[in-house]
Amino acid sequence: MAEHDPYELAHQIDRLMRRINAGVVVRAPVFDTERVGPIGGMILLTIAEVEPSPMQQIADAMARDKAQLSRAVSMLERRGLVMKSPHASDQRSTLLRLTEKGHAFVQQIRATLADVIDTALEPLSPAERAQLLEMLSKL
Amino acid sequence: MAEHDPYELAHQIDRLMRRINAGVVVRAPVFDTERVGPIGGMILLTIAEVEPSPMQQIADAMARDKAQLSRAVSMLERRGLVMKSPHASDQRSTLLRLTEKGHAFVQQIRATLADVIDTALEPLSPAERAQLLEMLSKL
DNA sequence: AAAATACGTTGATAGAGTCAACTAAATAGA
DNA sequence: TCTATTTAGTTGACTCTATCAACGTATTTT
Repeated sequence: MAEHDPYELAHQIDRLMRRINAGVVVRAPVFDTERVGPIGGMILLTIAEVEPSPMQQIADAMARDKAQLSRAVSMLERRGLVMKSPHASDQRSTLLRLTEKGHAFVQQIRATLADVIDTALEPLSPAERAQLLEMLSKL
Repeated sequence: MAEHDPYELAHQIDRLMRRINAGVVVRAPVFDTERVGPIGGMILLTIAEVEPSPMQQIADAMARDKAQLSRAVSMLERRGLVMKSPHASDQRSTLLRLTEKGHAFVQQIRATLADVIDTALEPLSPAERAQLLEMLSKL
């Protein structure tokens, strides 16, 4: 197979993502004690990386619509995982940050995700995994 | 950044997939003349690779629910892109294959997808792209 | 022959994603 | 400065994607 069709790459990435997602969903009853769902989890992870930051920035970082984010954040706020605070110099903007409970929950998500991804990447050597991550980071 | 957190990988893959998808959606008015949508396109690509084969096999290959596939295939059939034929030795099963029109349409999809992915992978050298595909194929 | 399993269809429903309209605030331009 | 434009976030309405359960039919197992 000296074949390097680009759509083959799309297909493989799609499959990988779906398997990771499926792995997370399977484990959800155990770790998703707050019932935030896959999207809620991704949002919490993203906030954890860049907090405190405005909603628009989170939406951009996740390549998702601000409307979707707005609703998801309301849900996370109701569950006591996320806090909103006013932006010092821009009153249109709202800064998002995790609560203590939110931070604790993010640790659960990370542990689960690490487990799922390690399983999915089993066929790759540690060196290859590092390389894969590096390449993806370039994109 | 000597950091290799697995969830970072999930995040990067997610972003890449979403950008590819967005690129395809942007170009849809030009090339998706049959209005099959992103899923319809992926299904056609998959059928093209393995035709003729039963629906369950396509569903497995795409890691998608057979119910979803059943409905999507009906839509593709109505548009004259996919044909169903009986399986010789198993009467529960239905073999899927592309029509002539389906094959022609798949060429359009491939061209568009190749274009989008080439753009998305621009930061990588050809060698790196080949390597990326190879690693993903292992998974 | 009966029980268990597998293929595909359909119904029902939940979740994700998108678009347009709107309020309020900030910024750019005349 | 005053107006016009742009931006942040919220909400409503809608479509598409995804999942589960139930069903009819066919196949395989025991």
